[in-house]
Amino acid sequence: MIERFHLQLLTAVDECGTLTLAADKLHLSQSALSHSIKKLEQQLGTAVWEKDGRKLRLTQAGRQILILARRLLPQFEHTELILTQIAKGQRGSLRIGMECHPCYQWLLKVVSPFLETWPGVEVDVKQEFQFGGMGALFDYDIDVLVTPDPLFKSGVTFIPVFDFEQRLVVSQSHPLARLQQVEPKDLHNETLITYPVEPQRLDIFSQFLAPAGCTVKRHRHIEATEIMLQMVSAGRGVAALPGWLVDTYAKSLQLVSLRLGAEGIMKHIYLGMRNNDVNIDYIADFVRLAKQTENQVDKG
Amino acid sequence: MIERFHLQLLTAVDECGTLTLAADKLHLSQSALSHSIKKLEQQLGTAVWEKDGRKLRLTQAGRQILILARRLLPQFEHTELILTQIAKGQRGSLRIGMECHPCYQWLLKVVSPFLETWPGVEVDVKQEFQFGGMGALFDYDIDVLVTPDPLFKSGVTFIPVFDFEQRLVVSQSHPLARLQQVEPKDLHNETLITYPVEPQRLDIFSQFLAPAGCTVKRHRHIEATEIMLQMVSAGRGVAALPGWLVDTYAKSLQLVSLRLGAEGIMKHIYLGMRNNDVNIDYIADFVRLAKQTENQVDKG
DNA sequence: GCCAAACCATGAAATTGATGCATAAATAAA
DNA sequence: TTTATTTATGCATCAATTTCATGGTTTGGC
Repeated sequence: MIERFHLQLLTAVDECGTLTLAADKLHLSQSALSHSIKKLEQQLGTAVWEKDGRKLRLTQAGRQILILARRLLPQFEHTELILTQIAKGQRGSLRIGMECHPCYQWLLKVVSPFLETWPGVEVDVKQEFQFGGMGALFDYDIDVLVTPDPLFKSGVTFIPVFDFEQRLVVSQSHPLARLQQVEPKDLHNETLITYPVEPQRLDIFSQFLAPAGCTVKRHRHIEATEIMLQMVSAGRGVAALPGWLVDTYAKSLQLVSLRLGAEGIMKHIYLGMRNNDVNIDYIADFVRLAKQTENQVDKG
Repeated sequence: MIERFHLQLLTAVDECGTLTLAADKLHLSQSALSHSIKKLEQQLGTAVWEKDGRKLRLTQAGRQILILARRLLPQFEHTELILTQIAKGQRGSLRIGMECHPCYQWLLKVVSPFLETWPGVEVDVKQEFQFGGMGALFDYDIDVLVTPDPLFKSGVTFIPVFDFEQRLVVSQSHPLARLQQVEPKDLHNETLITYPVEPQRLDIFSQFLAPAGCTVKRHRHIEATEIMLQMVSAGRGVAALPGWLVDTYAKSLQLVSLRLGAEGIMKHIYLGMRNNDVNIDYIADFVRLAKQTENQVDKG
């Protein structure tokens, strides 16, 4: 069996020229090397060096091993380098699951500085989960879950990173635009545009319309946030979105946002992760960055 | 330090699913594996598996090692395969040095069957030597020397493989063509065509003309055997070449060959090799094949 | 041609390290 | 709960590697 040590032995002897020098290089005695060589040659059933006096010349077999060494040793070393980076928490993978459609814009603000500080970490974002965000977390399909609905089960940790108000977005020219806040019945004759998810997962249904026993005239699904806002701007409907998100588009699209009910719908975004991962450097830093962006978004 | 064993360990566990089964596969106790893993993880400073109950899930680090294993293990095995072939004498390199210009035709007859029996052996032919054929043999530039001039020094073995008569070739229409044999003075007015080597290495000079104190009218050098014979055929000169070689061209080029002197010049081709290499299977077989072709050439 | 220096080989002793056994602990299934 | 399966660990043992001490060879300078 050719071992990694043998590859190192061959290269050391090739570089040093003599066994004695190679022994120094490998921090071994000359005797140890001599024994190793003898054993290796016995195992292989063929000589590795042709020993002409004190000169060493690689045999055909020896050359084969040296070729192998030249190819494999750097790969060993490269992997070991990666491993030390992993051990130091400088390298890994961060698969982010999103259970909050409009948060994508916010996420970009977090990921951007993260990528700069952690060049060794591979970042991926997933939005579809067969068994929900929690399932994906448990199944190791994702490492961090961005969600407004934390489930405080054992094994996972949820950390609030971002608070916002869910507001109704309407066009400036919309009849409701003059109000400070809307009530459920005000939407009676409106077209409501939402992301294509089940109504019970939409706060405007579960926390606003449903409790009041109200409905809307029509309910449309749109996937992309920008298109949704364009539609609202064109007076084709109203939508419920985070206040900060509306703010960034308010001027350009001539939009207005209104409080939903007297109290408003207050939301919190949480980052969920497996307990085991909480202390991984780059994951902790991701949480830190996520908390930081809250202020930036508020001002922006 | 990641060792080859660790690569095997990772793959075995990956294939078997559990440590216990992997231990069986590696012909080790479950305990030994458990110890090995613990030590490896300590050395690396990072876990290789995430042990969730009795389930094993590779960590980021573990995946890196497994990737390495998948790439390196086959290369180890491939080299070991080659090494066993070398050990069995089925593989190697056979660099043939030629110190006998006209023997090239003969060599082809030897090499051809050799290549079929020894697909693992790389054959190369060299004709130029800085320090002569013997030097090339000693310097490991060649493995076998084809020469009519053996030097029985210690360290090398010369084996005669092929006897032939060096004869004078003339055109059928040449005045000398009617003779059975020529004497040195007969060449007094001839143009002699030879390979471009020093005259003392040419038998027709050293063994025929020089002892008799004779010369030729003109001496021309030509590298290629076929062209040389074409020239002779065209009556542009005479040449000294092996009888069997002339025979193969005699009809097509209308050539005649004559004995040089009463006794003729008898030559022997030897194969020289380093003593160490004599017992290598494919080299011994090369010698065997070389001896065999003698008969074929005689008849042909 | 001799001598000193450098190098490699070898045997025996010592140390290191890996392995297996026995068993405990943990987990999954029944 | 019980039972079966799997992993972890302490300890004794055994094997293998290393070193030490030494002897034999080769090389190069004088």
